[in-house]
Amino acid sequence: MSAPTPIPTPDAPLPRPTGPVTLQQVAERAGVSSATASRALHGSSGTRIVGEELRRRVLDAARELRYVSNAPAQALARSTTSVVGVVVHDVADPYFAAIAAGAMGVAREHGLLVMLAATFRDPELELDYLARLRAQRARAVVLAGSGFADRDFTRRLAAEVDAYRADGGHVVAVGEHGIASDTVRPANRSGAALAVRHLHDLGHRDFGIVSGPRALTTVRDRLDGARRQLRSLGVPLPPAQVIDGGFTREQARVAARTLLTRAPDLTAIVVLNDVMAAGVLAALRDDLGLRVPDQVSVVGFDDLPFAADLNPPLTTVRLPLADIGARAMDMILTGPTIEPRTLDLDTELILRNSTMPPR
Amino acid sequence: MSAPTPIPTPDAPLPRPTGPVTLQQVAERAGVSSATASRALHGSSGTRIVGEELRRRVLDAARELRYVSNAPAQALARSTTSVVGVVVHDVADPYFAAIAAGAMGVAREHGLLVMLAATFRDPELELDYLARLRAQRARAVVLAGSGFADRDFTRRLAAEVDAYRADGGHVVAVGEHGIASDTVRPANRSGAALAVRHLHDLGHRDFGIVSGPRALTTVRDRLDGARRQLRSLGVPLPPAQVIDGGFTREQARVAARTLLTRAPDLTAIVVLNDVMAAGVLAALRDDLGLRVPDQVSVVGFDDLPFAADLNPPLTTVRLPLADIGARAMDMILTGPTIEPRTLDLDTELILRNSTMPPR
DNA sequence: TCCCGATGGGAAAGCGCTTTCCCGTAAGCT
DNA sequence: AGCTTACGGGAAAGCGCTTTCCCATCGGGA
Repeated sequence: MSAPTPIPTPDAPLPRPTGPVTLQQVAERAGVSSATASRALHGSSGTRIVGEELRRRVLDAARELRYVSNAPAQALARSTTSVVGVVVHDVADPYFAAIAAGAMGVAREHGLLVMLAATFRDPELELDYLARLRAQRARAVVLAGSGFADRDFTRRLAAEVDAYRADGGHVVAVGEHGIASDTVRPANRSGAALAVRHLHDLGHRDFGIVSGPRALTTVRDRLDGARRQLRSLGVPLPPAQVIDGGFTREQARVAARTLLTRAPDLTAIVVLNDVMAAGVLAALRDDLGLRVPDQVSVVGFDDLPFAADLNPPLTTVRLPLADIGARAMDMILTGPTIEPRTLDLDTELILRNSTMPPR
Repeated sequence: MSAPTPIPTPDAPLPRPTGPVTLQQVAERAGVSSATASRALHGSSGTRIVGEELRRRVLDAARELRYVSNAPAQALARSTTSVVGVVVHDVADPYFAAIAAGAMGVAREHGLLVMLAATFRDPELELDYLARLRAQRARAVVLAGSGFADRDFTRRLAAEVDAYRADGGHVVAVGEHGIASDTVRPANRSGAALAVRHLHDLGHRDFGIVSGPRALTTVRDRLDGARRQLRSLGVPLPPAQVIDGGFTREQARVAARTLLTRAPDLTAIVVLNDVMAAGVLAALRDDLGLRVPDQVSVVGFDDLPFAADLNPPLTTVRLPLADIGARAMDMILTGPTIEPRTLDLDTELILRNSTMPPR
């Protein structure tokens, strides 16, 4: 007798099929219908329970074939997914990185996958991404970037959000976006007021503010908080002493230089975020030769991780960034409610070494 | 005459249908078949062109209904998606944030959506996410976290990667992962050597190293590079002068303290990444009262954005982080090749003020 | 003994797209 | 004219799941 043709292993050899393994193949290998296989693997449909024996066979077959279900197909059939979108301005910005990390942490705990979209500060892209996330049937999206204070943009955003919502989507916003939605709201106003009050308590009366693009609601809120506090304290703030630092280190650095040439006598600067504060500190120290806090006090905003490592360590208003992300994700998990919810997250002044009484 | 009731627009009122708008509905509104609607909206299928008139009608209908196609359905039909996965250890870590940002930049330019997964340094999760990304039919994934030097883990990773690849997926790794795949490889070894050589050129002969978890291939490579260079320079490195800084600021801070008590005479420290360097600087300055660089020189690794703002500004080995991410994404776009490709990205020593000749 | 209600499995109908055919019409040849 | 090509549109067959029905089986109560 010649050598027999290769004998199939008892339970059928592992096929090396073309393309991904399908549920059907798993079912065949387990000797059951695809309905049973589906129920055994994802037993979600009501009370239907698969018998112990079959269940085991299916699970084994799935493992042997390294089966993972086709998520798009599943999404189509179930008409729901387990992906959520998070849109930020820029992941490389530690502010957004921290929020995203917070959100991703709780997403993971609940088996959600996150699609992260970075708009690089282009409002148009925000709209775009929202539409694409809607197309993806993302279960929810958190709008983590700052809102834009632009009439037309807000209208279009609202329209897109409405469309998304009509499709069953849920959006939660971080900060004001001019849309009615669940929102977690960092205390930008009172935080800025805190910074001002601290400086005022120290005895400062001549303030400068390094702000950001006015179009951002975050900037508006912080600026407004600082202004109000100043006013209620009876301290004047000449327009020339508020300058736009562009929300980046470099722009803030040059802004600080012009600010100081415009108002060489100011003794206190509140900078509307820590990234810019780093630039301001650099300008003061390296460009202007001014000592902080001896000659000028500065306080930042956000309390990013590097704030403590700046020179000098930065006194700043802490925002619970990871919490912001985490709470936003929580709101997603508890699903949309009849009335939009608002969660206010408080700030805290972190005292370090960039402030002291004026001479 | 009383005010007329709102007149329905001529072409049928916009329905407020339950659930998302489907292609079918768009087709009906445009008075064409769904085939034509599909072609008009996503004309990808070969040469089939839709007539001008119909095309316009379809586009209009789609816009009016705010239609976006159901991505999962599309994925199922086309059996391909436009999502790519990026898995990192932790987005809040500026190192990963920068890589992710680089990747997302080019992803955006090409209309790719990115699913970002953070393993929080749990290898198990890496495997998990890889499987889920496979389930999502992500077109490709970039493994941006450091590899783990663990026999068993690597085997399992390879198996998962193979499965993913068999399904048509493409994986590109950043750094060594022990798998045969496209990889972009930061020059960790030569970068560390660079740091050592710089310090040696300055005249330092007594080195300390603040390392990280040995299980990470990134750590191994950097450590190895430093060690080799030291050896070839004939400089001894007692085991006690290599300490694990845990890859975090806080752990590195305490590590630096013990390092200095073990070896009070060392004059140069190379720290295997910048976030640890921040901790080391803090320890030296605030805990130990040692002046940098006067008494101890330190050089970091990565050149994270905050490195220039540390006290003192940190001399460090720059890794082109955004490029790493961008190039990895490029490799995804050019698709898998027969032979795995390797792209080496070079480092550069950035001189700042944390190093000087020993006294 | 007969009937009835659980129980668990399978057949098959979608989910919303894409794409292959198939077809009618309008050109472009000889 | 007669015939071949394009050309552009539509019908319908999937893509890989989930879920609704339907059905066979079995245990128990009257």
